[in-house]
This record gives sequence, C-alpha cells and structure tokens, in this order.
Amino acid sequence: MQKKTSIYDIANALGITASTVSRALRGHTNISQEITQQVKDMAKKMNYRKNTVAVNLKNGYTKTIAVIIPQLNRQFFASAIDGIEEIASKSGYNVIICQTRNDVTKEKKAVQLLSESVVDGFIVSVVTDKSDYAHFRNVLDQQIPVVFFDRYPLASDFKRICLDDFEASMHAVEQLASLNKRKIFHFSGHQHVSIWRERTRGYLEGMKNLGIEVPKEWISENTLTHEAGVRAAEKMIRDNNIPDAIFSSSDHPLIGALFVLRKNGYRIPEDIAMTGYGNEMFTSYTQPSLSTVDQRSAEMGREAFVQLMRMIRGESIPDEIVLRHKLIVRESSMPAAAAGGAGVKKKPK
Amino acid sequence: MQKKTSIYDIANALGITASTVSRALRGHTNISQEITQQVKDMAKKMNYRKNTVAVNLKNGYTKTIAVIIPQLNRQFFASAIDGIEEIASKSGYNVIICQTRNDVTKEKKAVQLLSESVVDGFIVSVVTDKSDYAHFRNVLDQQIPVVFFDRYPLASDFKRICLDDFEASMHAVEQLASLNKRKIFHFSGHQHVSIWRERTRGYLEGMKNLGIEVPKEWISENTLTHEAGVRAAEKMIRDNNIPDAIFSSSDHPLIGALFVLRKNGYRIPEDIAMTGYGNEMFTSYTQPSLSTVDQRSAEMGREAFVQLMRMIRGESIPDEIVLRHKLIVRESSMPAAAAGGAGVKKKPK
DNA sequence: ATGAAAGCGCTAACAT
DNA sequence: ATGTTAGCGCTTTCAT
Repeated sequence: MQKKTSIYDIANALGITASTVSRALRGHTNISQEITQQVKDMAKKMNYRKNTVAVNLKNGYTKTIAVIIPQLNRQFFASAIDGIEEIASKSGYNVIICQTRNDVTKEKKAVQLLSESVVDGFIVSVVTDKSDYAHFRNVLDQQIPVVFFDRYPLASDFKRICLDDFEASMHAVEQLASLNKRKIFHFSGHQHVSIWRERTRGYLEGMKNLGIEVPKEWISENTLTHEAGVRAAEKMIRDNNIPDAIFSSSDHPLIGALFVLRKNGYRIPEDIAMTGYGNEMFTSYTQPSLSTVDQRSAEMGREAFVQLMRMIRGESIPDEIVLRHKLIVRESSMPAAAAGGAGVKKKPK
Repeated sequence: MQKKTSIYDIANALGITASTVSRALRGHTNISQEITQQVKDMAKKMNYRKNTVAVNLKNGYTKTIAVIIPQLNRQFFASAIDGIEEIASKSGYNVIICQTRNDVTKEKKAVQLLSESVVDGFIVSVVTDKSDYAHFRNVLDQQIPVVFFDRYPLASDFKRICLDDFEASMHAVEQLASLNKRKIFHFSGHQHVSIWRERTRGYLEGMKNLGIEVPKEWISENTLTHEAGVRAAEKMIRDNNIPDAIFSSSDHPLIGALFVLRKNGYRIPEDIAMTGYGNEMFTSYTQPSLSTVDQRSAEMGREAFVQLMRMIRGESIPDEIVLRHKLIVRESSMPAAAAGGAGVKKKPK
C-alpha cells in the first residue's frame, strides 16, 4: 500500500515548496494563476487528499460537535438531531452522536472521551439532573462550550434551551377540564429529571387552579413506558378507581393505557379523555387519535446549535431560552360530538 | 485564557522528558512505579487532557467511523444506528452520523469531506444505486473501507449487509394468499433503489407462483409516504377497483390507505388484508394492528460494524451477508376469526 | 529505566 | 509571489 501523498510530494514534483502548495490549494491571493493551476493539476494527478487531522492539530479546533442524548429512538430526539444536523452541515460542522441509554456512567465516559480535543462543543440532554454533573463542569472548565436542551442540570451556570413544560402541562390539564373532566389522573416520570418534575408541577398547579384536590393515588409515578401504562390502567380497573381523564408526561404509557381501557369497554374520550406528551408519530394513528404536547423538537435542535456556535465564537448567550409548546388537540380530548367521526384522521404534521 | 497543558509542561514541572511522561501516562512497562505516580499526580494537578487530534495525526487513524443514511426518522435506521453505536462505543469508536435526505449531492459532499482523514471507515445506506457512485469508488481507492447496508450500489466490489427482501416479499404475498386473497395490490418504491426493486420482484414472483396475473394498475409506483398511500387508496375508490389485499413496500403509505379505506366502510382484514414493511412502532398501535416485515435493523447495524472492523484490520470479508427477514403477522392479515378480538394488542416487541 | 531527536501533515509569521 | 522556519502535541526509534 503506497503512502498517501502530502503537500510535500506535490511540492517536490513541481520543484516548489510546501507553503506554496498549501496556499495554492486554498486559493490564497498571493499565488500566481499559473502555479495555482499547476498545483491543482498535480494534486489531482497524484490523487492528493487533504489531511484534516493535521489541519485540526494546527488549528486547534475540529469543526465537530457532539450531541449527547438518552436515546435516538424517540421522535423528540430524532427530530431535534434533525434540526441540529441541518444547520450544522450547512455550517460545515460534523456531528458526533452518543446515546447514553439513561446510564450516567455512559454519559460520563462519552463526555470525558470527546472532550479530549475531539469536539469543539457539546449539545446535551442529560440522564439526570441530580447532583452528579461534575463531568460537565469539567468540560466547561476546559473552555469547551456546552448547551443543554430539554433535560438540563440545575446549576445556574449551565446554558439551556427548553420547553415551557410547566405551562404546557397546565394547558393540557385545562383543556381536559374544559371537557368537564375533573378526576384527572397523571402519569409522571422520575422526579430526578427536570422535565418530569416540571410536568408534574404543571399538572398539580393546573388542578389547583381548578380547585381540584389531588389524592396521591391519582398520580402514577415512573410511568413512562408502554408496559408501565398497561400496569397503571390495570390497577385502575382492579381498584375500581377510574378517572375522567389522564394527562401523561409521555405518549408511550398512554398508548398502553389506551389499549387496556378500551378493551375493558371504556370509551375514549367520552368516558376517559387523554392527553400525552411528545407528539410521537403513532399518536395520530391510533383510534382515537391522541392529543399530545408537541415539544418543538426541530426548533429546539436548531436553537441549541445556534447558541452553541455563539459560545464557540466567544459571544455571550442567555442562560435560558424557553420555547413555547404546542398543544395538539386530537380526538382523545375532543368534545364527544366533535370526536364522533372516528376513523377520520388528518395526516401527521 | 491559559493555554492547555501538554505533556511537555508536565515534563518540565517534573524535570523529566516528554517521552517519559507519554509512556508513564499510558502505563508503559519500562517506567518506574515512582515516576509513573508522580506523572499521574502532576497531570491531575495541572489539569492535563490528552490531545486526541495529535494522537490521531501521529497514529494515522481516528477511531471514528461515519454512518451515512437517508434519514434518521425511520424506525429501521434509528435501530440500525442503535446497533452500530452499541458495539462501536464498546470498541472505543466514535460514530459520526450524516443524513442525506435522499439527496445525492449531500451524500457526495459528506463522503468527500469525511474521507479526508476524518474517519477510518464508512457504513452507508445509499440514496440511489443507479450509476452515480463514483464517490464511493473514490473512497475505496484511498483504502478507506466501506460497508453498505440495506440500500447498496450494484457494483460487485462493494461489500454489503442486506435483508432477503425478495424472499420476504414473496413470503408476505404468500401469507396474504393463505387468507384466500388473490387480488393483491402492491405499493412500490422508486425502482432505482435496490430494496424497492427487490421487494417488487418478490411480489411479482409470489403472484406468479400463485398463478395470478398482475395487471399494471395493481401496482402503485413511488408510493412510499403517508400521503401517497392516501392518494392510492382514493384512486382505488374512485376507479371502483378494490383489492382483496395490499402488500406495501413501506409501512407509511399503508397507514394512509388504512385510514381512507376504513373510513369508506371497508373492513380490515375481512374485506382488505394488509401487510407493510419496516415494523415502524406505530404498526402495532393501529386498529387493526398492521402486519409488517421486520428488517432486523439492530442486527444489521451490528453486523455492518463487525464487518467494517474486519476490513479496517485488513481481513477479507464476504461480498454479501444476507439476513433473514421476520414476517410479523398482526391483525391486518389474520383470518377474520382470529382477528376478531380487535382492541387486544400485544406490546410492540 | 529514561532521554534525545525525528516526524506525523499542515499552516503562518517572517523573510526576500 | 514564493521560500524558510518553526511549531501544533504526541509517539517512537534509537541511544545510553
């Protein structure tokens, strides 16, 4: 295997120096048309490729950023990455993606590794926001910018882009209440993650504003998966404690509950209305279609990248950017009359 | 902003040389316990971080691979990346992800850029397999390994991991036929992409084996999106040309068709049975749940990475690895009796 | 067990 | 307009 050709090889072949070749290749002004052409021809002839690693070493940056997320397999994260990738590639940046699978150890390892001069910055949605984020503090200490989105650590010196989860949840609860639902249950997530806490807070505040007392059985903790939703619904039936409505912090458990409740003869939304969170693709495909909170994922991704760029350029940016949610009302929380025409679906966004 | 500390700084502080520091840091045998400890302490004290770019330049490789795919937002690709990422991170490799959004120009640009000493290898699912893959030939010429998966170019010197799309499609058609369906329509994709061609071939072969003539109106070309599925179903109704069953090369148009047909009073699967392709999450959430071909996405991703590693190590690998499909039969293609208990859903895998 | 020196490929400040 | 030189941070061969 022949060695790769470098600018020195081109220089030698042409009887000039490497600097000239370097300049010619980059279209520097102070190089004659003639030489420039010769260099380019020779480069092509010798099958020359720039060595980006050498350039990076010289420059001190890599034009690469890392995106660290819990999992790819969620509409929200997939779209957020879409948004990031879209402008990143326009700006000539590469994007390294790491899934933490909700494992703090993986998160630490990835951050540690990538912060060793591999990337110029991080866009992160954290596993947990409780206490254990020394690894990010560390990265910041090395002057590597970090922007958090959606799930952020609590410390004040971390920049973040997030949704108005609190308001969104209040909004969802109010909308359910507008259907004369009062016994509204809640599927919540781990309380050590910012977004789940905020959503639960919003639910509670919404209920409070409605003057509705919330017994603790109305809240189903750590109910974020399909299976957890199934279990929660089965418990409702077993305990003969059936709600008027459910507000879920995620679409996934809601689907599980939907199937169990429907199978047991409950009509959605007449008997039980439902609203989820995340605008997963499947929410417009179920019967009835599911109301859900859209998290503006692509915008969030784009915004995160834009802010990260500013930090990389040394500009100062706001500590927090809050995007406004979109409550998507579908059949599962429509007045019975309106939802009547079941089977009629709009195409998803 | 203070400059980052290098091994020279540590060496100076300790009155030793950089080579010793380098060796100590990597736990080289020939360095005394004592010095090793001193170096490590000093490194911590001076907040030293390895410069991966310098290491890469020295080593001539980056321990980074690129995954180039049409879009992230498909269950198949998301899971394939899951699979790749899983072992990649175990093997200490970073993964750069690029979406081509089905734009050959983007594909070329990304491949060109990343092949400039940025990555050690590529895992690719191509935009199109027709003629225009000089960019990959180019990469191979530079001794950078490439493994294709799912969608591959036709030339023989490209390695690939793929599904037995032809057999899978035949299988799906046979299964539909086993329900006494004979007028089986087909939603197909662009014929300039390997997988769509294979699936259509499998459909045709399956029909031929059943002794069923296929008029060309039975095949709906370029029907890969939700909207295209809606249009296709509307056309069936308009033309009063209703099938017994539909075999679709993608789950997405099938959903569109499902809603239109159901709204028009057709019962699924009694009047029209259906089978899709891709095992999107939503296929188990619809009513009826949709039969679909599972493409073994995670395995495919893992296999692609394993083969790529072998190529990187200089080992030779087979030209083609074919994974066996899984036909997932759900309510939309079950005998009417079995599908009777509609509303009962199994949780998705 | 440790040091000296060269070099990975490129760029840029400083000549001329 | 082109050349000279030094250096980005690390590893490694060859000494000692």
